[in-house]
Parts: sequence; structure tokens; C-alpha cells
Amino acid sequence: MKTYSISEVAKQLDLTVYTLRYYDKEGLLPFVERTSSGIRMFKESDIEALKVIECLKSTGMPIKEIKNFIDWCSDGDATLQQRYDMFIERKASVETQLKELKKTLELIDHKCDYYKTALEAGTEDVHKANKIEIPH
Amino acid sequence: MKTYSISEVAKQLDLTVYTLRYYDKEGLLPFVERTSSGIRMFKESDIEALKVIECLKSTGMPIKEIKNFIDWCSDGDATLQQRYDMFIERKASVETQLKELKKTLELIDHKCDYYKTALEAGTEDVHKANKIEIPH
DNA sequence: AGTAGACCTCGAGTTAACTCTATGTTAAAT
DNA sequence: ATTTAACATAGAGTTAACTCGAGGTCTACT
Repeated sequence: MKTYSISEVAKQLDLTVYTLRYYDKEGLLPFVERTSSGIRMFKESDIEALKVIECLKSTGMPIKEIKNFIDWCSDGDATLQQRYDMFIERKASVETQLKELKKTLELIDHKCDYYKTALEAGTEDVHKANKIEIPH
Repeated sequence: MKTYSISEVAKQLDLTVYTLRYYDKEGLLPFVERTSSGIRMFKESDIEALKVIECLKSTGMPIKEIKNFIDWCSDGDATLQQRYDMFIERKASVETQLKELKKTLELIDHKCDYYKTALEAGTEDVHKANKIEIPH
């Protein structure tokens, strides 16, 4: 079965070898096997697992929690419920993040309009409340 | 004109007073005025500015770059172009983030399905490649 | 006048996630 | 056989964004 070196995997996943070794040190890669001299050999399935780790990371999950998940995977079928619950919770979290990011985008869009108008006028004053003082 | 204390603003924006003072220390709040004894008085417009700061923060912009924007605001109309460009760039960034988060959500959804099926079967083995060795 | 609670500054401490340095080993190519 | 590049570990250093502690001041209220 073909295996990959740490630098090949780093290149493929756009990570550094430092990061991969750090993940290993944190217990995220217990499944990666070594040669007799201690060199890591990444299998195709290890790269797939790393993609899941990157996916969890991109949901904002901290590495210590990802480690819990990896530990559950090692523990086998007894932890299926925990793992399911975790993904359901992640799903809810990502959906919330999506909603918030959409709201952020709306505000940014407004600011783009605001500055477009100001630029065309040459001054931000076009947006200042322009109440005319009526003398009495 | 009504003003607000630092703790009132913290409560309203769901931040801590520590964070607000930290922002001030980093130069994000040069517009906040003080009483003669040095106590911060937040105006309505200061709170609006803080909302923009929070918006930029939620796009992933680091505080040092937000400070550049705040400095540009203090510099007036001469920086309108920079500020416009910045928001256009933020818009592109958020749109990229949205796409990536949607891809992440798809993978998470798949994992939810995967674990739902595994849970129903009581074992993850249902997903193992199940090629039947045909004896020849 | 005295006290409690909110305010202030300064600077140190924390945390996460890397990132790198020093030192040594291994594997491939000349 | 030797060099070179990639691999290894241990542990120190970095960075961002807070977070807090110490020590002091201010304001409102009895």
C-alpha cells in the first residue's frame, strides 16, 4: 500500500510539517504508523482523517476537542453516539456562523455603498444629517 | 447629550470592560471623550463605531488593521478611497469565507448521515468497503 | 465623614495554535 | 564512503487577543 512522507502530506493539505508534527504531539494522529526507524508513513486513509480534522478546525473547534473525537474513533463502536452528537452540534454551530457571517456581509455591503457615495461626492459630508436650521 | 459608562457599553455590546479598555489602549477608540477626572463617556455615535469595529472583527480582521481604518477615519476625506477599498476587500473575504463555510457544512452533513446510519446498525462496519471475495 | 462600588492605569499573566531552533538520525545519490 | 536533504525529538519562542491583579481615584449614598 502506498504511503506518503510528512512533507508530501503537508504540501497536499497546504499545512507545514511543523503543524503536522504539532498535531501528532497533541494526539490528533495516533493512527499514523512509523518505519522501524521512527519515520512517519501516512496512508491514504490518514490523509482522509486529516481532512476531517481540518474540517472540524474550520468550524472553530479547538484542537483539544478534536482530540476527544479522535480518541472516540479509537474507542470504536461504543462511542458512536458521542460522535453523532458532536457532528449534530457542529452542524448547528456552523449554521449559526453562516447566519452571522451573512449579517456581517450585509453591514459590509452597506459600508461599500456608503463609501461609494462619499467618494463620488468627494466628501463624507453627504451622509451627515443635513437638518436646516429654520430661523424663527 | 446622553453618554454611557464603560460598563453600560460593555453590557450593551456583550463585551467586558477589560476588552473595551484594551481596544482603547490599542488605539481603536480615539473618539471616546473623558470627564475632567479621566472617566470615559461613550456617546451614541461611539457605540455605533464600536459596532463597526465588531463587524470588522467578525470578518477576521486583526485589531492592528482595524486600527488603520480608525486612523483613516480620523484623517478625514483624504482617506475615503482607502476606506472604500478596504470594505471592498472585506466583502470579497467574507464571500470567500461564506463559500468555505458552506463546503464545511456539506462535509458535516455527510458525517451526520454517516453516523446516523452507523448508529442504526449499531456498528461502523456498515460503511466498510464490503467487497465479497469471489473464490475462483 | 466614611464607605462601597465603579472607575482609572500599568504591566504582568494566560491561552491557543502554531513556529522555530538545536541537536541528532536516516536515506538517497554521488 | 561521504555528502545532502529530509526526517526525528524536545523544548523554547512567538503572536494575537484578551484577562487580570495591584494600587490608586472618583462618585453616590448613608
